[in-house]
Amino acid sequence: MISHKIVPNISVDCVVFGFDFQKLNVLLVERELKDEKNGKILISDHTLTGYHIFEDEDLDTAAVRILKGLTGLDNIFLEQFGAFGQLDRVSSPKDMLWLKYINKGFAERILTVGYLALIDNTKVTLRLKDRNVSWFPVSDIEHMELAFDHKFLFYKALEALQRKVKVEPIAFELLPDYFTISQLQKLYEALLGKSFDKRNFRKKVAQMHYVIPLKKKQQGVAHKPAQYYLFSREVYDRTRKGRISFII
Amino acid sequence: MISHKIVPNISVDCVVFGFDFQKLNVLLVERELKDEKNGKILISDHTLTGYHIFEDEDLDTAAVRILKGLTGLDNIFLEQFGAFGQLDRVSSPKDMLWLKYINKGFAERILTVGYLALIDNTKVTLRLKDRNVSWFPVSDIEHMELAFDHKFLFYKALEALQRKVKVEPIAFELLPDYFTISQLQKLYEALLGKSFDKRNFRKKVAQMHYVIPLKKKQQGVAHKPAQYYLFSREVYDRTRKGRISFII
DNA sequence: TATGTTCGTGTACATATTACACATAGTAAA
DNA sequence: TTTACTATGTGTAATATGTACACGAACATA
Repeated sequence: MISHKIVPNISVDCVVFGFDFQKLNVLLVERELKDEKNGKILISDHTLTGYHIFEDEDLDTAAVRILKGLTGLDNIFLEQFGAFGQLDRVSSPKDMLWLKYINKGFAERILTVGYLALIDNTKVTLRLKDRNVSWFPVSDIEHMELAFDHKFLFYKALEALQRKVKVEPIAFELLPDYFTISQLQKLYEALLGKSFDKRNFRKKVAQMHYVIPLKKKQQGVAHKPAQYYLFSREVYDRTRKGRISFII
Repeated sequence: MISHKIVPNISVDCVVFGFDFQKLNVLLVERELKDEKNGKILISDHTLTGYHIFEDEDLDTAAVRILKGLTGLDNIFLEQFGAFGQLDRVSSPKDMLWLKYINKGFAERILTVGYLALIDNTKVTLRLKDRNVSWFPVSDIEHMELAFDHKFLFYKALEALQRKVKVEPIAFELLPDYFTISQLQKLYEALLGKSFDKRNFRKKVAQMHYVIPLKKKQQGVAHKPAQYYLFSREVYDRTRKGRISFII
């Protein structure tokens, strides 16, 4: 195991989204600090998953490393959604206390590059030594306390996701290898926060030749079993038209 | 004049676009280095406009500062298009020579935050002490030599611009306060590299209630004078529908 | 007065979006 | 074995949007 030197003033934070067939979730890490003497809880909230980059790694590599440590997976969909370097990123007493506590020679001012990650819930088992990681419904974040400017970062990531999802077929990254049209519809509804007409949605999907029906059907469900489909990036790349609609 | 300490490993580069009513241009700075003894030219190429951030300024502020120095303007449209921190960003002998020459205590590895800037050509007079700055047609960049990974950054900025322009009314930032529909059409054609039917384009613009006809007409032109229009962000914000088209 | 140039307009056709209701295939319970 | 329950899967008509296409009008100049 090689040990790497960190870059003290540059970090990568990943906003990891997952879908449980009902709603959209985001991965957060528990942050807790107790007073050493009286055991009183000084900090108890959540943070995004991130860490400083190493001197000998690229930004993307750092994001991949962080996600690998978190999920065990290393072929996760990843995309930058912004760089954040405001002077007042660390301003609350809790955050300053925390930085003092974990003091590892980090700089006072840290530039964070935000990465959006989409993962297939069904493939992953969370793990992170010494820390609790878990999924939180996106709709709960509003009322939660997040460390630093992580709530701001989260909403930036969510906006980027909602924008991208309308224009590129990245939503499929949140589904298992095969899925039903209803699952796909629920996913889009969860992502965009609105509902669609079933028949029109299916008509739309039918035009996407890169969403391919399989022979397989659902089994053991107490209703007419649904057909499974598959997303083919290969077919998508071959047939994309590249049109969006603001102007002509 | 206060003197600021720079952050040695973080910089901001601006890709500044302008429109001369014919084609899209980008602002580049000449980079020249002569051998002190024999006067032989060692480096002669171009760079984007950028600089390190100061310890006491935000990223956006740094970008505004750089553009103010370049154009004299400080209300320029600006938007991040990415953070670039590859280990091999500086690899060519020329770039290493240049860094040695201008040596001002910059770090070996620099993370650059890229900003896209759109400016109204008609408002600006370029200036930069000791350096030549000028406009280059976007279509020429392909064949030019640019410092560091600036050609890569440029293309990333161009892609971001082409993406955004289809979805948000930012193209108007490249036009003067009032403009004709033909100028607007030429602009979109230059931005997207394709041509539109005049009548259909005008029909489209007619639906944009935030593009407002003025009383004013062109004067002194050797043809039927065109009507001037105005972009109103206020009306746009009040009436935006927020629909893009990948899925429903 | 004639010429050159860009401006500004309308219509017919094809495509895409929307709104909307019912029979089907399976499990589970009676 | 029959019945109840539940989510799946399908078509059509009305409206809105996108596309292709040609010519008279208004100005400056010679």
